[in-house]
Amino acid sequence: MTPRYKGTERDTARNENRRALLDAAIREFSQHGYDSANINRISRSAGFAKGTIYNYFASKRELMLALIEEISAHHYGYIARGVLQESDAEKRVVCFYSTAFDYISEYLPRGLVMVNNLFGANNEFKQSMFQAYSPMFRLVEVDIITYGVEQGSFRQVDPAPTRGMLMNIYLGVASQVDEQGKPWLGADQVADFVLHALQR
Amino acid sequence: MTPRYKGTERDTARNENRRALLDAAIREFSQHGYDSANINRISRSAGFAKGTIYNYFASKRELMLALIEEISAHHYGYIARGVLQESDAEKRVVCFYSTAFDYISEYLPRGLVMVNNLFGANNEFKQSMFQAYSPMFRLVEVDIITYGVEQGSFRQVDPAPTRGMLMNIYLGVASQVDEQGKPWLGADQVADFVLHALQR
Amino acid sequence: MTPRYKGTERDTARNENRRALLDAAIREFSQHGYDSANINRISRSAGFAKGTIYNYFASKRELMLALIEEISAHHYGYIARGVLQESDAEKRVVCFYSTAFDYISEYLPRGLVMVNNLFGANNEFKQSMFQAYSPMFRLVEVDIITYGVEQGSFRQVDPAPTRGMLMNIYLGVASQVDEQGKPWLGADQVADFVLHALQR
Amino acid sequence: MTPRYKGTERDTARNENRRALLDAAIREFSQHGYDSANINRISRSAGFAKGTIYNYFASKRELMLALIEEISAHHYGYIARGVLQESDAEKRVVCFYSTAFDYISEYLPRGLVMVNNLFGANNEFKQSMFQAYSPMFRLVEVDIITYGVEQGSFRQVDPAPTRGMLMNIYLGVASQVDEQGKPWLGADQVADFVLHALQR
DNA sequence: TATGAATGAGAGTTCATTCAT
DNA sequence: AATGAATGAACTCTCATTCAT
Repeated sequence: MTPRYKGTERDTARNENRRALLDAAIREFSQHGYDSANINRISRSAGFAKGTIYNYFASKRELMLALIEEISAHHYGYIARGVLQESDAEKRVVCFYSTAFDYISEYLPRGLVMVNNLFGANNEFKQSMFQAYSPMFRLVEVDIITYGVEQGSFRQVDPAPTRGMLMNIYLGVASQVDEQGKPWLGADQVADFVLHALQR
Repeated sequence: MTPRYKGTERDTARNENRRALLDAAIREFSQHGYDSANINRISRSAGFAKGTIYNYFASKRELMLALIEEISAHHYGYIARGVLQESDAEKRVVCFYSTAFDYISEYLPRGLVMVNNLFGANNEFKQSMFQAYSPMFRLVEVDIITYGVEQGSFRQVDPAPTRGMLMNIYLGVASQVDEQGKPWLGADQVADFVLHALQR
Repeated sequence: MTPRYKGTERDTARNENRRALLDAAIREFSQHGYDSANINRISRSAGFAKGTIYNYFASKRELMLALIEEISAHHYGYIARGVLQESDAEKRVVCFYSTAFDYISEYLPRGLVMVNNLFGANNEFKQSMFQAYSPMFRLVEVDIITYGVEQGSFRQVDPAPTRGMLMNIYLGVASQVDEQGKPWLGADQVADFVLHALQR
Repeated sequence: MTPRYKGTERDTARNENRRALLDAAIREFSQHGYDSANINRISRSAGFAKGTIYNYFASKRELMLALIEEISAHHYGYIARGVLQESDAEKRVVCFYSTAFDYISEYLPRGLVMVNNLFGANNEFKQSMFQAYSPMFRLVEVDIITYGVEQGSFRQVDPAPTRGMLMNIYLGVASQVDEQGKPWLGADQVADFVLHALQR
């Protein structure tokens, strides 16, 4: 009487719904910021009724925390693959900024939520961001900077603060894009600046 | 028909009150961000009844716009003097970051409001910030970068995007300070990085 | 994915609630006038929490506009039926005032809201009233005055201004009733006056 | 040392100030209605500071009560003189409406305040209006209707309700003027209607 | 699980009134 | 008498969250 795979089908549907809600949340949070975001609007925008979102996320705060996980993983996945394929440290820098800028162009709303949280007044979200972005930070620190220093491509720099510098340059540019997600300076210019700072 | 007391006395008091309200607003906005800030709390925190602040600022939004003017002028005044006293372009970079980091340490709440607005979701405030900070941007672009290029201290860089890079590095660091306003990397490290990028 | 209960049940309840809120609004507006009316009190007086009324009407203004529609339709429905059943123009005049005065006695709060809006300072509401009452105006102008002129019962009068006169006489009397809704002069006296003006 | 007429000069100035405040109040109340009127704006509009009006009127309510007295006396004075100069009852009717309509054209804001109070939700003001307008009512009742009946010009009508009818026709028309104070039907049309109702 | 009505705390804002100067 | 800053009650409206269906 009960079909076999009913459970997994249900899970699949649940995942799709959750996905739709997260997407709607990205749109809403990127446009309005966390405090002005309207959780009912998110639920409706995802195609559900007001209350439905509470079947997936316990509260507005939990929704944002889930979103932080989603964005950081998505962001990291987009960038890491290409960077690690390069064997040359300098090319990794170029690839990092090139891919990272592409990410902003392609997924601007996610980028805005990221930046808002990293530079916003909510310390819990800021902490969560740093936590969730630690793979990205490690990528820059270990797989780019330390890698380049050990390779002999870069001068002896302190990896941790230098990682901060590289990330800040990225985040700053990412936060100042036009409405199409186009930054006001090119990835190549940025990479050029950074390589000058690191080389020799 | 005309009041007896000196108009100047009243003006003085008014300026003091306005000052107290702005200070309270800086505290509130830096702790909670614009949307979660409570304008009644600001008024009380400045020692007034909740409605009093509306005798000085027409709305929460106008209060923030006034604050943006205040902060940008204050910030610029703090930094510009020292930078312009240096005649050497490289020393100007060092002085810029040194003074700028001091500013954050000394006036952390203002710095947080600045960063929140520059990287937040409110586009009107973001625009106002860029407008109000244009003297600071000009300082970096003209009086540091172009100055250094013409002096021969720096390589031929495109001043406008490079200014963006220098500012982003500052803003990023400024946004990641501990509760005492101490950044996690030193002004000298930052200046060193930037000078490497600019020199030769 | 679809709710179990019948949509009609929910719709029915919604209509009942809306009805209760409109009734409470009629009471509140008639007692205090629009500006002094308290929308939270309306919601509570209808048996709901203060915010609930906003699930039915977007704002105080929209509530009044909905009320204007409700009152005008209700008022017209009460009066028109009887008048049109009379085939004699003079009897239509008598019936009009008789029914109209009954309406005030029976539905005084609605009458007060009507008069307040027609003679109040709010031009938007005034315009809406004239719009909403246009069937009533047409009834008087076409089905009573023009009808009587064509029938030969009334002298040749200009229908439009005469309609205004007949309506003003009604509205003026309606606004000066005691607390039981009893006007200080009878429908027969009024009809007598008007018939004298129209006849011959 | 003290000049003789200082006291009266002061009184004169006080009267002028009071006059200016009443004029400003007429403008404000006619535009916004009592509840939405802003007493501070009235004071400023009269050329004074916010608080000054409280040296002349104890409260917003008292201001309106004073205004009711002012308007009713002014209105009566404007109309009564001409009417009483006519010796013929029918001419008195014509003169009444003619002068009364002129009054609205010339003093529209006063007319609006009058109408708002007579038909508004505030019973205290409504009572005060009826009280203050009793000379006007007496004029219509005694010096026009009863006069005409005794003269033989009018048929035997009940003076009190008939007075109500004549007044309501006036008030209704007065409340429906365009922005220049021009009513949508002429005094002659109205007088014609009324004379038909009264004659024979 | 989905729905959407109900809730009520809380926010920004207005403004009549007071009062020290 | 004139001023205008201060006050705080009161109001409209928002919205995260709950819950019966």
